[in-house]
Amino acid sequence: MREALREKTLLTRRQHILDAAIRVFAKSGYHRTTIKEISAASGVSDGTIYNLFENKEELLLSALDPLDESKNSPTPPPATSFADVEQFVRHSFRRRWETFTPETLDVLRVVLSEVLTNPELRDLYVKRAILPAITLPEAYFKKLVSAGKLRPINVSITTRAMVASVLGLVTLRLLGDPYTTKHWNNFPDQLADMLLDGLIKSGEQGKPHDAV
Amino acid sequence: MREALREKTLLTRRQHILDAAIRVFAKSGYHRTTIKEISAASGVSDGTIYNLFENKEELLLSALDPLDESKNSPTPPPATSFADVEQFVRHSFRRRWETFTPETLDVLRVVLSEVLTNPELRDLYVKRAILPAITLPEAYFKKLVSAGKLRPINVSITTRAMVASVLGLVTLRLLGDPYTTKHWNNFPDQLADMLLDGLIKSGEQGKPHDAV
Amino acid sequence: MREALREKTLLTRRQHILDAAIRVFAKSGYHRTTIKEISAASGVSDGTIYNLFENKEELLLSALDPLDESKNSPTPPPATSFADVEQFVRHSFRRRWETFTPETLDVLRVVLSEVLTNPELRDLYVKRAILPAITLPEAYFKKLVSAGKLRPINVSITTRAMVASVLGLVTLRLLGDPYTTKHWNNFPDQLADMLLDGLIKSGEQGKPHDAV
Amino acid sequence: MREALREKTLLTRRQHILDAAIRVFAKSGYHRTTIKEISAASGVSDGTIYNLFENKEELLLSALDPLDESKNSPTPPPATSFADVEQFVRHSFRRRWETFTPETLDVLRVVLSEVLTNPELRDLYVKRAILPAITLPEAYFKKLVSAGKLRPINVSITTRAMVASVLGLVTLRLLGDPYTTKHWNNFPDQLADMLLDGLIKSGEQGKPHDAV
DNA sequence: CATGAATGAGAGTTCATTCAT
DNA sequence: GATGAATGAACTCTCATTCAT
Repeated sequence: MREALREKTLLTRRQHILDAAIRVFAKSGYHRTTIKEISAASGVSDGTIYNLFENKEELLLSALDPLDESKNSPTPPPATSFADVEQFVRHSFRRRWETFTPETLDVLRVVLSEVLTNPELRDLYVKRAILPAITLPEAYFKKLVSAGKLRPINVSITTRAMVASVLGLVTLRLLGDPYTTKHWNNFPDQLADMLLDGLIKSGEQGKPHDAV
Repeated sequence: MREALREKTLLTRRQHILDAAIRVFAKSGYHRTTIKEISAASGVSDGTIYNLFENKEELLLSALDPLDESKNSPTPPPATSFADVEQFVRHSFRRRWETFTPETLDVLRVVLSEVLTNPELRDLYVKRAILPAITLPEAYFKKLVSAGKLRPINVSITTRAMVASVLGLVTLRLLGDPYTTKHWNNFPDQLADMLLDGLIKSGEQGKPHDAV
Repeated sequence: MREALREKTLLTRRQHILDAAIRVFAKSGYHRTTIKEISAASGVSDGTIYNLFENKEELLLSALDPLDESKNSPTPPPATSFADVEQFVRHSFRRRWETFTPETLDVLRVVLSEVLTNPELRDLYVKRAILPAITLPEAYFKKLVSAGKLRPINVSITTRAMVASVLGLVTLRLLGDPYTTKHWNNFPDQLADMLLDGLIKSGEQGKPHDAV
Repeated sequence: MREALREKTLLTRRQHILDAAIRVFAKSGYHRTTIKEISAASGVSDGTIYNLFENKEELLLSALDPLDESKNSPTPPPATSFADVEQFVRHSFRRRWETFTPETLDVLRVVLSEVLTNPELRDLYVKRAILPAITLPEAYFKKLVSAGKLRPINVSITTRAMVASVLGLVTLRLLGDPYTTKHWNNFPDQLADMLLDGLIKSGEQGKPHDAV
């Protein structure tokens, strides 16, 4: 009981410090952030941080947790539950967008920045966040193509293009593009429309879209 | 004459050092790279670097030059030169892909990494590389939509999605996704197909694609 | 209580380091002294010095404190307390000489050296040490002359000559003149005699002086 | 002939560089001045300076030359040429003041600053400038006292006080005391008066002095 | 267990000096 | 003989980490 309570406090403290660390990392970048700044932002002392984290890098690695797809969506809806492509695609984008809270965007800023030049973090991130995001739709599309319910598109490329467009839009937003930031919530549906219908859909005209 | 010669060797040496710096930055990241490593990689001494660059950060800022769209494509083909959307989109992706040499990818790795948490670099990068890449197709699409040659899509979102997919694919490649790396050269055409036709194009079936 | 204790040891450590710094500065000069030498002389590490002083220059500026006239002689005897000129002049020189401990001379060596080419230090030194040393006797002499108790000498010049002779004698001693060093303690009275009576005092002969 | 000409040009160049060096030293101090600044100020290249001077310190040592009493006043007027004390003292101060050109003051600023913490320069300066300035009047006063023409003052102390007051006044001026700078030319005579008559000269009143 | 002062390795940068041109 | 780019030792300062209190 006492043990459990302490454990809980410990976790709470850990998370509190980690939140502060991510905030400061997001503002100045991992390397430009000092332990002193993190301790100041979290209201504890330098030493306490080292009681809860092995070292500075562990703060960075721990920041990955909220991006971990396998943990966070433990039972993703089975691909078969979607009646058709449109429903799946639209649902995927919407679901993804729901994860983009300000806090996650902070994490993404830090992680994307470090992931490109830090092999250890890269492995973790690719394994936990990127590959799961590719594998699931890839398997679904393959099945649909096999069943003849979808044009014989290149499934791997298409899936990667989908994931890449999300990744790229997050990057555009983190780079401060005003339009992307302002109309952020319109993107999932518009992305779905574009991806499903293409630019030059023949036959029926698309539904009216927002004015630019 | 003598002056010109000196100027040339000076530029050459500068570029030589910068190339070495980018290589090392790409391997270990800007912050984990020391001036000593750069001087070793370029075969000059620490002091020489400081004769040619103000400080370490100027090496980073100078690395942006090859990404500068306004300088590097001084006379972009006028949008009006394209007979139709397909030609423009396909040409855009192909042209973009031609710029992705191993050296540019090194630069992009470093720049993307830093740009997320370094406001000074971010401003430069957005102004010189991102905004030009958005503005040109955006203007073209707007004109086409106005002329009724394109469905009334949301131009700003569509353009951003295009740019984002390129940005995201570069990121996927830099993260080491094997498929993306292996089939890198197939992406521009496939992206164009996907974007133009959509996933569920009605009517005629698309051309056969590579097997996955 | 605990807070006060910590504050005290903090000040003590600061002073300890400062003393060491002044010793080393006095031996090799400010610029030829490295932080490593100071840390070695004070028995702490480089980093500790930077915990207590902003940077190397703050060590120099802090060295000025013992020369600060306004702080160190909080209640200088009022000029009116002296019955006559002789008492005042003699008392002034004696009092000044009491401040010339070996430690103060170390400080003076460093400060005089730097003050000539370091505007920031110059301002501090002039404001805190030189001007107070001029203003006080200047005001006293003016009063005496006004009251007709002193010949109508040029007060400003006389005061400056007095201060200058002290400044110059300190310099002579710091330059290592053997006679000045050996007979240092005779100077205040002899200076007073000389200044009061002049070289060619008419009338009564002066008291016998030390042989040369 | 050719040889002599070259020699002359060489000396001229040397002096030109030295003048520039002293100017820059006086502005920023010896240690804060770089060879590059000197080469820029003198219009020659770094390398040329090293053709004419062994190293940076030799520039400093060479700066002493104009202060060298033995060289510069090769035949000082014999002490016996002065009929009385007053003439000698007054003449001494005036003669000294004539040497204080702006250039000499620049040199003095640099030399005084360095001399306090640089033993090599100190030896040179004391030997060439300070000791000669003490020895001459000391010998003269001794003779006068022996001959009974002067009160039995302490000659060594008095001489040092005289020299010290000059040294100190130069320092006051270099420290930027406005009064000292403004009335600089009044000091030699006033110093003489003060020294000769004392503050409380009995009998006849002194000549009227400048108002303060 | 929290604290925060002490640590010292290692970073970026400077600059006197050299020497090939 | 003049040049100024190259050099690299040495400097100041930072900051992740430790550990006595």
